[in-house]
Amino acid sequence: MKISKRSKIPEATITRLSVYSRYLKRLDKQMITTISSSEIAEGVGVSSAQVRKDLAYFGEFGTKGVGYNVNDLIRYLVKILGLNVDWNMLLVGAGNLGAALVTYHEFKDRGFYITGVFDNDVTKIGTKILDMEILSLDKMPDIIKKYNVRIGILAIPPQAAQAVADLFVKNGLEAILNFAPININVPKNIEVRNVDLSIMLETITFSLAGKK
Amino acid sequence: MKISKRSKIPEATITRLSVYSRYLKRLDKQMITTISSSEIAEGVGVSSAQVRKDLAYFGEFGTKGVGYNVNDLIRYLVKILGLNVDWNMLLVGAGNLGAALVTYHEFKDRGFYITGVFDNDVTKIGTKILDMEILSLDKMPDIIKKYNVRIGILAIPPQAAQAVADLFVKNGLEAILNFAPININVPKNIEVRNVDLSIMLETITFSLAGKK
DNA sequence: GTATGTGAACTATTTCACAGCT
DNA sequence: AGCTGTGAAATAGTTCACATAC
Repeated sequence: MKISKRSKIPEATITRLSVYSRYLKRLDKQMITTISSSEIAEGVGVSSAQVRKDLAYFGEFGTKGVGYNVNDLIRYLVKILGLNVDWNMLLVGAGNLGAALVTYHEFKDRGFYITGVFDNDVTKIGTKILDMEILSLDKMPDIIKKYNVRIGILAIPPQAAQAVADLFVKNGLEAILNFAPININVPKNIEVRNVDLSIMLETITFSLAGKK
Repeated sequence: MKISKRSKIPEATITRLSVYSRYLKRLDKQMITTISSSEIAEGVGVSSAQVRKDLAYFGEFGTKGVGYNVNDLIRYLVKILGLNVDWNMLLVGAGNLGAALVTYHEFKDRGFYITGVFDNDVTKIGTKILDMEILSLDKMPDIIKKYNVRIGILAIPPQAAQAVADLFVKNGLEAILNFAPININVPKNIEVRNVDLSIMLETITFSLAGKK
């Protein structure tokens, strides 16, 4: 089975593929070998047509009248998402959030590794989070080279975010996971994903304020 | 100026209103009093038509030929998002992520307060994160009543997530911010927002895998 | 002159429904 | 008989472009 060339895939489709893959891994552990689109749909909370459409962007992974082989489908999804290889990341910001990210088990389960932790606070440099020594920013090029890092994580206050983002770009990183609640400007070939917890809460309060 | 009744507002619009409001607060601190939709657009990285459309769902907040009054617009947005009142939340899961959330300053800045921290690990109960004592789950009804809590945060492993979500619902919470990487099933009148960091990374690796 | 507010046009995404394969 | 894969239809969301107000 070939994995087709990507034409124009909705971002939401990629998000769901990631959800499917994790759900399928759970099924795989329970020794379930075959599954239909409607069972996946049921398990992750989307429609079965959506599941089939999402998968069909990349190939014909199922068997008509039967469904999908769980193991095979996991392998296709892992390949599509680029998870057949490990990804080394570096983290700037050794505060509470940074510490939570370093110890976040789900990352390792999915093949994501934080291979460098940086901070510009001199009282932190040289101390450790788990076994990771906190480094000064000028060590960044060494770490990027040594571990072939392509992804940077920003877990710092908003005032400092743009400067560190610039540093990421200058050092050749290709993607940024940004936890700072500010819009960072980078060249358009750099992938940026913003994680903003206050925004998520505010979509909740908007809905709740509309109720009672 | 009246804030109009909500008809059918895209979720993405609410997300952007939240972004606008934070950007405007920054301008307000710099003593900027008037701003155009294109300046907002520039600052947050969307189109100016998008800004105007988003605002127009709720009322006519601007002046033709002039723009928007920063202060007034902040007040409208705060009201729309339900941030004119404080929101008390409770947190289940006193691990690293939980600790990061308790100490997350941005929450307080926006009027969100964690007024109870729970865990089912008996070695944690009675210890503290900052000044918050970690409580056993059976104290939940007391805290909800005492602080009029409507929002619960799940920062626990996926295996335990559904059971605690059920407990939230049983105790009358109306919204859940879920950090567990699993689909939780709740009645449809309960608002759920999922924060899944691995998924965000996987949309990045999908894009990067497509490159070199 | 300038910038909003908004229908209309356009683009994107989801759902429908069924032909085709097992 | 059952379930996929997919065009077509429906729905949702964004951008255009301009009349209107200051």
